[in-house]
Amino acid sequence: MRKPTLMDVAAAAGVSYATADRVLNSRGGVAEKSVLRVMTAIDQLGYKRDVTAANLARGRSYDFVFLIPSQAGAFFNELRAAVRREAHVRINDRIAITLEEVRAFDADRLADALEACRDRNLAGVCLVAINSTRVRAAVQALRANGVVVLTLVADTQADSRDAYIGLDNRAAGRTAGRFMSLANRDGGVVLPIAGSLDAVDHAQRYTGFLEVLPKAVTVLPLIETFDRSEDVAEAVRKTINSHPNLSGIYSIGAGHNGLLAALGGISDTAYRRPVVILHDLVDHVRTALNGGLIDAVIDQKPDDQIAMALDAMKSLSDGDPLPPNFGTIVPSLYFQDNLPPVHAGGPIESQTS
Amino acid sequence: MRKPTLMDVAAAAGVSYATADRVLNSRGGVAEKSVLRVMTAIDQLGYKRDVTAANLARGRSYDFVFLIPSQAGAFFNELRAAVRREAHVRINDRIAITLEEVRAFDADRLADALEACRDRNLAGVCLVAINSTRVRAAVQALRANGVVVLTLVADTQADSRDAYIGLDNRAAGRTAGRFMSLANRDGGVVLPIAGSLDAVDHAQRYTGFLEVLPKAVTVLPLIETFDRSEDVAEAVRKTINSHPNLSGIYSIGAGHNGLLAALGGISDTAYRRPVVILHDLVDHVRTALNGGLIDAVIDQKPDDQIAMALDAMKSLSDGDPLPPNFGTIVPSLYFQDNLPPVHAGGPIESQTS
DNA sequence: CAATAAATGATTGACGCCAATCATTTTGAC
DNA sequence: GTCAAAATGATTGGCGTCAATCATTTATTG
Repeated sequence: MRKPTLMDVAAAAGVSYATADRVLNSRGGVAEKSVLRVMTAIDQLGYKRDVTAANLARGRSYDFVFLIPSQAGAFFNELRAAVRREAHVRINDRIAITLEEVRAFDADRLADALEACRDRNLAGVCLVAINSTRVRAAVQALRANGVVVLTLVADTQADSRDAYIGLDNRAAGRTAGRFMSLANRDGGVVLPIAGSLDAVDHAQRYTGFLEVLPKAVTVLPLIETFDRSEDVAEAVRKTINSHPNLSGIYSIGAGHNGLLAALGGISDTAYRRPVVILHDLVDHVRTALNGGLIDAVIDQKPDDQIAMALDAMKSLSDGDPLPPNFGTIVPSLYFQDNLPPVHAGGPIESQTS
Repeated sequence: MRKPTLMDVAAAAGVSYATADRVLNSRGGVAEKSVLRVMTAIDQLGYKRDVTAANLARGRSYDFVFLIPSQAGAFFNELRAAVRREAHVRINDRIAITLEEVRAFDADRLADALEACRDRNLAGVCLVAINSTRVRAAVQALRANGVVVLTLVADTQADSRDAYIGLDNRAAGRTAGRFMSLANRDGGVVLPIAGSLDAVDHAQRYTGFLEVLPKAVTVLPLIETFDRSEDVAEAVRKTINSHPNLSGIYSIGAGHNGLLAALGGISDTAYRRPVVILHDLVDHVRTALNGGLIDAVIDQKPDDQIAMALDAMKSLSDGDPLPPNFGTIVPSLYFQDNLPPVHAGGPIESQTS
């Protein structure tokens, strides 16, 4: 049996195609009882609107914009790359994606960019949020205009956007903590390094980390780096010297250059370096992992996040609800042996099938 | 500027729509120079066929069959559940999926099922392969009929199917080995348990495992279980008794009931159980992980495999090539803290699609 | 019951493409 | 230059839906 069409529904309901259409698209002007009969026929036949045909008829195309910070570290480079990849794939689905870079940590620039989206007749906007009055207002304005707004990686207030997609940071911290526990079953001394505990995500990771560690493991005072890699390198070196029994390092934030430099600079071959776990599988982290400089990486799967964001924006602008607890990214744990393949370079060219 | 249509291409090439169509769909009977002009126009305008419109016009629907073993353990239950989930999702994309269960380890039944696919006008078949002459012949017959045939989880000869999708077992073994090394940094005694080394996948995992372990870790002789859970339980108990310093267990195969029973049966609270890592995140494994009975799980992501299989079957039956080294599933590593959400207990209806 | 409003039916031209038919023009061979 | 073969043009009726128009039937109201 072929998929039922709206014609079949109309026939089954004993009404005309026009009426069935009026019900399906809630155009109004239909008697109560007719609505009911059509509804019944719809789920009796298991009718599902053929979305592709519908989009064809409407000439509808989804216009989405991604606002991603520029010069904000390797992770955001990955994120942008993921957007570009998806942009190339989804043109087949009538989805047009624009990637715009916004200067990092600049709430006003972000608000500007959002406001500039107003009159572009977009279906959805996806941004890495910064909390500021102007940003929130701009988001509200867009949504009032019927634009779906998603936050990615960093959230705003829960009620001011349609959905948030991002890493479960506490779970990430716990995963790191679990790993550290297993690598220090007989106890040990562990050094946590974070960008700044003022950053919510870092704080949450830190919390999760501590939750899981057993008492047998001593946690040294947290080093806050504020993204100054030289200082980090220095601090790590000092800790290694003062704690020759240091058995673990958890780098909570981004910006691992300082840490990696310090680790790479160890010349004493007799020294057994601490177990190291850090975040985000970017290029130089991959290299460090393969080179045995570090042991494990927790990744937040930027590709998945972009894919989820697109699915969500499409669903929401079609008026479909999101599944419950959508948007939570579960951290992935990688060793050098289960690294996902690097993405084939470059946008796959025209395939004139 | 709107997406160019075939009309635009025809106009740009200075030919009629009919000719452009003949070129696009290679219907033949077009002069060399016209072909060239159309081709030029196509990539000059960046024309891309609107696949959804094309499918609509063709009334094309993809009919796929999955042949999955029944009563072959919890993992295959997961795999079947994943098929059912995808079946519900993909009806929107004109993809009709039929799931058929085949008695496990029975090559002739599998061959029967494959042969029964001959006259069903299918677009693709996906099977968990068993190596036998009849099976290979049946696969060949299908492919000769233009049916795409994929192997899943277990492969046949590489040249007898269109693609294979399955776990990189060596990488999985290495991941387990890496984990074991990190959890036994000061050396230790580790017990590997496998179903049977005659199974290629188990052998590969074992190889990978041994590759990575340092000399400081002693590996006890492998226990082969042949899926007899009572024997496994007994063997594990015995090993624990004879090796009070046992610090790790790697269960290479499926069927963990024996192992879990033995672990659960330990009453000596002073005893520090070995670190345990095993395969496949099925329900009772999840429970064991959450209960702290085991430490880590390597998963082969059945959902991803099914999704990949569908994408591949669709691409191949559209005549598109697969990306290079497609089909390799990288093992995922889970602790209790980064478990993926369980699937909403969806509608497991009958599907007489 | 007439007058009006409300509901329904019937039909149509897109949307972009497929697949087919038939007519017309161009080409090549002799 | 003739004639067949090859190439091209022109057109059509779908596919399933949208969005609109116009005609017709049924309810409502006073």
